[in-house]
Formats: sequence, structure tokens, C-alpha cells
Amino acid sequence: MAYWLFKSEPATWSWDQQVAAGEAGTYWNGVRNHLAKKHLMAMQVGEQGFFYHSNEGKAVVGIVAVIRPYYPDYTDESGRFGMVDVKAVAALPRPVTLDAIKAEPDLAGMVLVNNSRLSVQPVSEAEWVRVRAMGGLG
DNA sequence: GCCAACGTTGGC
DNA sequence: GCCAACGTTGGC
Repeated sequence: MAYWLFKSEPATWSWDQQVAAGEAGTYWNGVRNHLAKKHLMAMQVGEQGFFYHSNEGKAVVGIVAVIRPYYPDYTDESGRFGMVDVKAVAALPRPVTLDAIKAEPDLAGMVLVNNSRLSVQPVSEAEWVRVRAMGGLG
């Protein structure tokens, strides 16, 4: 089981909208980066990821689960990129801010810290457990 | 196939 | 709103 982190600007697609999409979830489109694509392709149904608000908020705010594996992104005219479907699983009782992550030495290796521009990132199990705990989920 | 120019992202 | 970092594009 791998863990992931999905970045979204709340002005474009927010956690509240993800929650409103309910059990049916939504497609995670718009990825136009080959490394991010590689991560999308590696995702298995049932794997979970953090939902991160970039720019405005700058915090991990919730957890999503992959409900449909990689398939073509019809919004990509080049036909090169794809997407997965995700649904909201749980909100973090306390959002974990980028500042809090940067202040935590155990999380210094997170992709979010070292390659903040990557829109779909892998998260290690240790990072997953730690950020969940910081967010108030056991 | 190299690399300069350009566009985009996202933290500050 | 600025700008650094990075990815992509296109000329050669």
C-alpha cells in the first residue's frame, strides 16, 4: 500500500467541493507533468492520499481514497496524460500547515518540502502516520 | 540532442 | 505581486 499527496488550489478545487462530491468522488484531472503522471499510474484502488491546499491555506486538510485507477484525461488535448478518481474519506480535525510540516525534523524529507511544485506526490508510511497524527487522526 | 527562452507554479 | 524553481518548447 502506497500513500500519496494531492495538491489543489482551493480557488480551483477545494476540500469542501471534494466532500460535496461524496461517495461517487470525482476525477483528478489537469495533471500535465510526467513525474506526477507516473505517480498517478502507480496508484491502486483503495490507496489513500492527503488532500493539500496550496497557495491559499497551505495545509493538509483531508484524506482521499483512490476509487478508479489511471485512465485518459479527456481534458488533455495532447492525449498524453491521464487521471484517477478520488473520493473524500475524512477531514483532518486540525489541518496540518506547511509551516508545521517544515518545523518537524522527521518530515524534512517530504516531497512537499523539497519539491513543492510537484502536484501529485508520494508519501512514505512514516510521513503518513506522522502527518495524520499531527492532524488529530489516530 | 542540446540549450536558451518562455510559461507556470506556488511560497513568501 | 514578486520571483525562484522547474518543466516544456522549439530553433539549431
